[in-house]
Amino acid sequence: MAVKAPLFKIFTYRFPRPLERGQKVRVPFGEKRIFPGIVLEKDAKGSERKDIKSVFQVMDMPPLGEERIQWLKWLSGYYHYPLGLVADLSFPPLLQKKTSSSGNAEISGCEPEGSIPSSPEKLKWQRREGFSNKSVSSSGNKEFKAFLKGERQKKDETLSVSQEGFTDSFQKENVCLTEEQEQCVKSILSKKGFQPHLLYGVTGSGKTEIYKALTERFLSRGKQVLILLPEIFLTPQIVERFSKKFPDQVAVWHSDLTARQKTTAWFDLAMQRRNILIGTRSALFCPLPRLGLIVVDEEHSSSFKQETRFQYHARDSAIMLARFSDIPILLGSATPSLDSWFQAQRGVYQIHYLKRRAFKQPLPEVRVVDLRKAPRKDKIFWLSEELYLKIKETLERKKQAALFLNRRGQAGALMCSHCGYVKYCKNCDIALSLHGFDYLLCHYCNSMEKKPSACPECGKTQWVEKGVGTEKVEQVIKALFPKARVFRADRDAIDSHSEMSSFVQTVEKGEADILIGTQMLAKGLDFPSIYLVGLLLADMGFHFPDFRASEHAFQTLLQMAGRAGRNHEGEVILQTFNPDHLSVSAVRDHNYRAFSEEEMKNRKNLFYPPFSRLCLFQVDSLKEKAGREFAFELARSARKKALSGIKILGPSPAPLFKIQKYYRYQILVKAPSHEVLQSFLDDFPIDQTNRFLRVKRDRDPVCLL
DNA sequence: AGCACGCCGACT
DNA sequence: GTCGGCGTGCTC
Repeated sequence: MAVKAPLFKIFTYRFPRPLERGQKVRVPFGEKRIFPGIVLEKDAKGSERKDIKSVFQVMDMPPLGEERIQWLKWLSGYYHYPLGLVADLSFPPLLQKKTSSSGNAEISGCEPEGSIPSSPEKLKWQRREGFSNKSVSSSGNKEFKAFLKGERQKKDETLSVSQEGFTDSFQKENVCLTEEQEQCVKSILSKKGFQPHLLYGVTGSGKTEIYKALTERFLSRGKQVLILLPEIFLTPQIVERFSKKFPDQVAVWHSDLTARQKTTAWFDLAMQRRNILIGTRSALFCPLPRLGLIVVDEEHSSSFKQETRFQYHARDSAIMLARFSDIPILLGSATPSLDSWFQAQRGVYQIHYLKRRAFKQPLPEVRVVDLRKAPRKDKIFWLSEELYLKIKETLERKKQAALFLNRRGQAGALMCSHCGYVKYCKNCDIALSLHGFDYLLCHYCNSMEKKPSACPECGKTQWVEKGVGTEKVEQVIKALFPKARVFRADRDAIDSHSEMSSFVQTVEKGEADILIGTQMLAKGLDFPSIYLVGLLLADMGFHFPDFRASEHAFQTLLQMAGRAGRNHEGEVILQTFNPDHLSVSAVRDHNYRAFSEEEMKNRKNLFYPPFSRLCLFQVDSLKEKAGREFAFELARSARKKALSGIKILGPSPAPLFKIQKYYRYQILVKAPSHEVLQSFLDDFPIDQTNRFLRVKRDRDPVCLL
């Protein structure tokens, strides 16, 4: 039994009859507590002990399939996170049920309507043991049994029936709006069993159409489909398009759902009332008993990596789930991660190209404006005369423009014009950003303070704003184009589903002329009507001290540029101080290949992924000296244990040295292969926490800051 | 994670 | 003498 506790240990419990593997249970743990758990072995091998306790309750929900159990074990080992905590993510949250008699809340593992009950044997046992289970209704027993039965029958049926239906309907109707798309769908379907596919399609080439066509095929075979998106609230349009095409088949999953919504979705999928799950990374854990296909859209997105606690990568975990389930997985992107691209080049992933846009419209022309010498409008450093005129022209032609800038707020920092003093966050080693008229906000810990009227160093009251954010851009653009309808989309303006959907509606109804936003505006959103895209300061992000800085910059810029002219012609203006940067030229030429070839060389030379595997040891301490000393000691013992081929870098202070009061040191472990890294890590446990110090390991780190 | 147990300083 | 802060260790 894996118990939901931060322990790398398996526990043994007693039960009158054998339990199903993958069954959710509740067990007594410690003196006076009941913990959730999951059954891993039917027969207790460690049962020689005398102090074995009995299972407290078997929850009324279908057990996880064998492939899920194997997958959970793999996750626990790979990411070094307790199996009990990983496994618990696979079950719906326990609902607090009100019981009329006592008024006490009762915990229920049932469907909201209670349609999956206990088996009769269990009821008997519970009575004998003196436990009660009030949440049992008898009506659904049939359904659960029928479900188990039907599961077996259906398997044989669907294989023959839908195989036929599949070829049949394939000939009759056109799968998609183009030939390229059809080819792609065909070739994905032709391969049986586990196979990762990389769908590399330029923006606007209709990747979603392929997902839809494939989904239709798999549904007709009686299979379920899982679609992972980086952030669901940025992509209401995909959910909408699927719900329209597959009415009552789509369930949505993301972390903002209430417990009840999650439970409803969980059972809908478990009972196969719904067969499409669209969700963020956590949706990966929602069990789909007849999973036939996984789609990971925008596979390059770093949002798939969870950065707290259980630091799994949903894309990589999805590939492993597909392997354990022996099913295909499709990774889609207009700018594939170099990791996936590498696997495709080696032939490990099958690659599929969508080179043309769906409506044959050309890719937008990208004009690079060299900010080192370009004339400015009204001396505004981030607005070239050229971009200003283009915006003007776009408005005159009654078209939409979108301006991108990867910084929110008014300005990146506030500096005293007399002595150069800059206000820093008290918790973080970061300059505070100016928001609104007179607020200073830390973008790393969210602490806020009033803008001081006088400089605390020299007492003068003249401040200069350093750098520019979306708030400032909005003000200036509104002043320059007073008649235009201007809307801003960043985390300050939009932080809920309702705000997002009203924004989407405004744009779609054509009630907006100029959109200003951070990359939030570029991610996933599909506004066919945008004509002009302006990338205000493309350089942001080029010089991050992270080996993936160029890759991220390139992906973000190309994604933003791709917003232009999706259903018609479009134009992009890219303003930069580094016109010769690889990311800029590759975006200008829409040349992913040129970018990847050049960047791969860098990676190879520096022994970075995809040519090596990484694990980051992170030491966070409230006391700088204690943290540094611990980190040095850790690196020393790591070097002693290091296997051949393993390189250990550091310790060094993290690029963001102090965040939320913690001083941060890091040690980077590079290994030639996953296997070498794994055997080193298995033998080198480091995770620990006390009052001043947190030490953790991050497998396949995405952010090295 | 929690919760016990046990060791030491501070206090009614 | 007793309360309580927190470091350590355990949970079938």
